[in-house]
Amino acid sequence: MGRSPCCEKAHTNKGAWTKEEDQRLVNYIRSHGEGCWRSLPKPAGLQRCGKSCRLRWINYLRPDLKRGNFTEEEDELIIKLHSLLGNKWSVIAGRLPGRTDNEIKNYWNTHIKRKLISRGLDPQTHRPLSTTTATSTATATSTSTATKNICLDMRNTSVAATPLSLNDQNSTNYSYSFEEETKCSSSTTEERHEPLEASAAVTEKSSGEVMINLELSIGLPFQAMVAQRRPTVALPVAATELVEKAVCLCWQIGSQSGQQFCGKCQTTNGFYKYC
DNA sequence: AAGAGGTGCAACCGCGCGAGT
DNA sequence: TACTCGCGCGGTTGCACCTCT
Repeated sequence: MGRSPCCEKAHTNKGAWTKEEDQRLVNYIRSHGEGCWRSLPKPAGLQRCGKSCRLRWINYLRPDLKRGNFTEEEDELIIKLHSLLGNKWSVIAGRLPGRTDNEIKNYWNTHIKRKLISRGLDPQTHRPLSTTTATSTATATSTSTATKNICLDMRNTSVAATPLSLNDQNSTNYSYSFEEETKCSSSTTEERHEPLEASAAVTEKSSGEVMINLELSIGLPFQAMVAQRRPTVALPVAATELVEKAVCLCWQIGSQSGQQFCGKCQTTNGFYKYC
């Protein structure tokens, strides 16, 4: 099916934003709030595509943005989150207050990739470069080499205060430990203030078998759930469940043997289940 | 000093998704 | 069911700036 253009391109500016355009956008959002981006440019007096306005606001003009260099702690957090989530920049950004997905994505491509390579790690797989090819082959043929239960606690917005503990024991076996393994409980009143909760736990089998278990619990705040039409992480969960309660989703990637699911969950199929 | 090549980052593009009709 | 609409995401591009020779 076709898709109509998001704006009338013949009458829209492109390229770098001027200070005047920035000011108009900021003034408009200050007085009207973030609303329908498509219809924003005209009343704001901007000859810009709505998408362009949204991008400019989110990535550059938002008042809560943290400018400046990434700290070493942020570096490490990004690396660890990327090892767990992959290129889910928006999810990673949600874990770094004041940072945008675009900023993190750029930072990853320009700095962290090189950093990992210099450590002898593949930036995509986070495995040693020398074994990346062999590991990929093994994964493709469903033979496992490691077992993980991944637990990410997304409730805190402060990096320093995060309960998430991802301790790289070494760079080759990808073993992590977590201070609070089970975070799959349903949301509480307090948790409503938090945008995203995810919990994970990591364990490792001595058999050398590859299995990755992820346990994510998403507890969207009420207001965010109303404003946000879909969860930050796309999960096979009915929208009504998201609205009514926090959802704990456990799923497994890799070998189906030696499963380690959250004890509160009911298996729905071989890969994931809810609780 | 100047040109070439590398780097960093803002902005754009195309697509998927959910909601609405 | 088929289609449109709007939002948001990840990948890519373009250009200003920097470094090297």
